[in-house]
Amino acid sequence: MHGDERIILERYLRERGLKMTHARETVLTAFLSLESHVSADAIHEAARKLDPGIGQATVFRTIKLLTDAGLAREACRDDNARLYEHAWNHAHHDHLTCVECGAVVEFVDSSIERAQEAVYRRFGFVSSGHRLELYGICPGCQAKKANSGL
Amino acid sequence: MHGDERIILERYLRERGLKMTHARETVLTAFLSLESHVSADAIHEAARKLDPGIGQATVFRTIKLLTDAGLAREACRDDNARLYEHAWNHAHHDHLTCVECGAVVEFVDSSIERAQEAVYRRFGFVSSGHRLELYGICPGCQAKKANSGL
DNA sequence: CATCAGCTGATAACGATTATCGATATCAAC
DNA sequence: GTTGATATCGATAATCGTTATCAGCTGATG
Repeated sequence: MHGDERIILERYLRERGLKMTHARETVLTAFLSLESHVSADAIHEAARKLDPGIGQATVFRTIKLLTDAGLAREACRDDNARLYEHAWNHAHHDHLTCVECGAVVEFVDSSIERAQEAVYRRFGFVSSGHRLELYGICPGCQAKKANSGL
Repeated sequence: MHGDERIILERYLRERGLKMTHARETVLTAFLSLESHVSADAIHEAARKLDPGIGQATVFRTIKLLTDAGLAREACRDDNARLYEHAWNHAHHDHLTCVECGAVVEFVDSSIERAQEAVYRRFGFVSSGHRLELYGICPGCQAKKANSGL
C-alpha cells in the first residue's frame, strides 16, 4: 500500500545515519491515511489512534523529516498553523480555495505555468518553485447565498 | 506627503465611531516610512523612534485597522511572522523572491491574470483575490555562485 | 470643563512550534 | 543473542508572534 513511501523514508534516514523507528513509521502511516492539507495536530491525532503513546514533539520532528525526504510539502497556512500535503506521487498543482466553506480545488493550468516561466526569463531569475493560491466563492456557496435572501 | 492616507484612515475611523489618535497617526507614519514587506516588529521599532511610548499591542491593533481601511495588505510570511505592504496607490502585483538573498521583485503579468480568470470560470468560482509567489535565484546571486568555485 | 466611550500601554494569556533532558530503543559488531 | 555507542523517545519547559485583559487616560462632544 504505502510501501513506496516507507522505502523512500528508510533510504533517506539511512543515508544520513538516522534510524527507522516505530514512532516514525506510525507518523508516516498516519500522515498517508489523511487527505491533503492536514495540520500537525491532525496528524498527531491520527497517529495516536495507531499508537496512543506517540508524543506531539515526535510528530513535529517527523513531519520535518518527511518534508526533507520529499514525502510531504508545506501547502499553506490555516491562519495560524502550517498545513501539509502529500508530495510523493502527487504532481505539482495550485490551489483554488472557497473563502466561505473552505473547500479546496487542486488544479494545474499550463498557460499559467508558461506565463510564470516568461516572468522568470523577464527578470533573469532561475526558477526554484512557486506558490499560487486563488481565493473565491464556490458554486455551492454562491447558490446558498442567493437562496438566503440576497 | 502622506496626507491622502491620513484622510483615508480618518474617514474610516469616523465612519465607525472610532477616533483618530496620536498613537494611530504615529503608527501610520511609521508604516508609510518603511519599504514594502515589513513585520509588525519593524513597524513598532520605527514608531518608537517617532514616539518611544508606543506599545507593541497598539501597533498590532493599528495594523489591523490599516488593513481594514485598505491602507495595508498582508503580503506573505517570513517563516513565522506576518509581513505587510502598502496597499494605497499600490496596484495589485505579485512577488518574485530570491531564495538566496531575499530580494523581492514586484511584477504584474497580464497573461497570468487572464489565465487565472479562466481557472475561476472553469470551476465556477467567483474571484475574491489571489496570492502568487514565485521563488528563484536572482541574476546577482547566480553570478556570485558561478564565481565562488562552481 | 465635564462626561463617557473609546484608547492606551503593560502584562498576562494563548497556540503553534522548538529546545531540553533523562530514559529508552535501534542497529551494527561481536 | 548480547553489548554498546548513539540516535530517539515522550514529557515538559521555553520561545515567539499574536491576542485578550484591565485599570487608567484621552479626545470629541455638548
